Amino acid sequence: MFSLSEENYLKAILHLQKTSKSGVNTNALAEEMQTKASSVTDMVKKLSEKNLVIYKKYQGVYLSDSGRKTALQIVRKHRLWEVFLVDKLSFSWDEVHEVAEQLEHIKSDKLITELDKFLKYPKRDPHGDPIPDAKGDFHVANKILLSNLSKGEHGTLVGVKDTSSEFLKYLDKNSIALGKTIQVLDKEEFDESMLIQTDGKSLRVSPMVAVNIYIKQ
Amino acid sequence: MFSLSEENYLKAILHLQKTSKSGVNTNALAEEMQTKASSVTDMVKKLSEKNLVIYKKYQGVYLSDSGRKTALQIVRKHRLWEVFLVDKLSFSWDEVHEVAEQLEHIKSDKLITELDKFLKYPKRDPHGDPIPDAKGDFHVANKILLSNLSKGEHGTLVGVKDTSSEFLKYLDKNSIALGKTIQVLDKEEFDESMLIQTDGKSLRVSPMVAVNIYIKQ
DNA sequence: ATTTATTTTTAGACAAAACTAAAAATAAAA
DNA sequence: TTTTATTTTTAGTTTTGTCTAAAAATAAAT
Repeated sequence: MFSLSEENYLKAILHLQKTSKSGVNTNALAEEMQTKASSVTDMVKKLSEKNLVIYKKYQGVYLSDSGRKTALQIVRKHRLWEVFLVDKLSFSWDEVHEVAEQLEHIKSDKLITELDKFLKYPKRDPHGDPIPDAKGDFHVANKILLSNLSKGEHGTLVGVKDTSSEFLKYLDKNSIALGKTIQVLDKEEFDESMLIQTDGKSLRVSPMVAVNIYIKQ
Repeated sequence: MFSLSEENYLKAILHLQKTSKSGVNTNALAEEMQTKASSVTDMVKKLSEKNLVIYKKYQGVYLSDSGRKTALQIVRKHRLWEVFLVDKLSFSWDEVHEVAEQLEHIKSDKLITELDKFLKYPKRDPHGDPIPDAKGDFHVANKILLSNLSKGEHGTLVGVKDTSSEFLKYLDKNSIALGKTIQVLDKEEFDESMLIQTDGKSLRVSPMVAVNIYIKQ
């Protein structure tokens, strides 16, 4: 169907599209794909010819309906494999990314249907991100950033923005985990740092931490 | 580490090496890889430079120790994934090959270690073929072909030579399965066909079937 | 032992996906 | 509104793995 490279570009465009109202620009895509702008232009042209993206020179690129559908299926596969790795093969949430990046490109409808069934149709991956269904639909939670909570407020940790191994290990070390309740005991005006309580312990976190944790109130 | 293509060549050489005492010749490898002899020569040179094979012009190719080790790890991965597909995702034994061909190239030591554990360290794949361990060692059964049994003899079905979907479906249809006991009720001198009994039923099979079933007495 | 046939290798080309360097278009600044 | 800076595209290469066609080596046959 589509090449490894094409699939990765579609996924990257989907990702960047979420954070920009206008089209995804070449340099941003080059940065995301760890490649050069000229390579991006070449690939975007190819995707455009296959009607996976809408592209006008110098105007950035948008996913077409069929491109979005394809990209969402790759995301679906990625997240299902992440659940598999954590739930069945005892990977921790900071170890799954690289492997899922490979597994997401395996081509077999039956495989993904059966995997979904085997995992009992999970709705979210180990980082709290929603798993699109076979049609590409998924549930968007009305989550907010921990940094937006005020003193005294509380909520449940439903996701993380930064999924880097370093950040996830920091959370593990401090017993901050998905599903846990977080209470804001205090907020320092000066540096925006917060004193939070979770899992029985209290802990001071910098804004760099607080802006990477999603809370549902 | 190695490219998809390199891995597939190593696997093909391992496969062909079993059935020929001398080196694997270019045309056989081209046939196995569904490519042209000239392409094979190119790739074999590359593998030779990486010390994965021993190659002298016009003399055929042999796996080196490191090439054999690499090839066996790919076979290990292929067969473990086959077990996963059949045992956990309810694939049937005639559906696993294509998907396992893709999964065998996923690169992650932890993945395969954990998968092996998850599957309870299986010794054989769904077709009865042995699964090499992490060192590349595996148990070779002293199996014989069904066609070599005489009238009155019996044994257990421990493997199949032909793993094509067509053959496996034929076996399924006639309740001939791995682990079942097979008894030779009669053998026709004229066409070498056999009357066998398995799973309570008796059935006449042609030599084409009998030479593709492995028996352990 | 030649001739003929087969197998294998070389030489040159191509497609995919990347690159560098330079040109063109757009955006920002004076 | 020019000039300057930035972004994007084009043009021409490179690498990997393939191909075709032709040459060279080996094997088979007369």
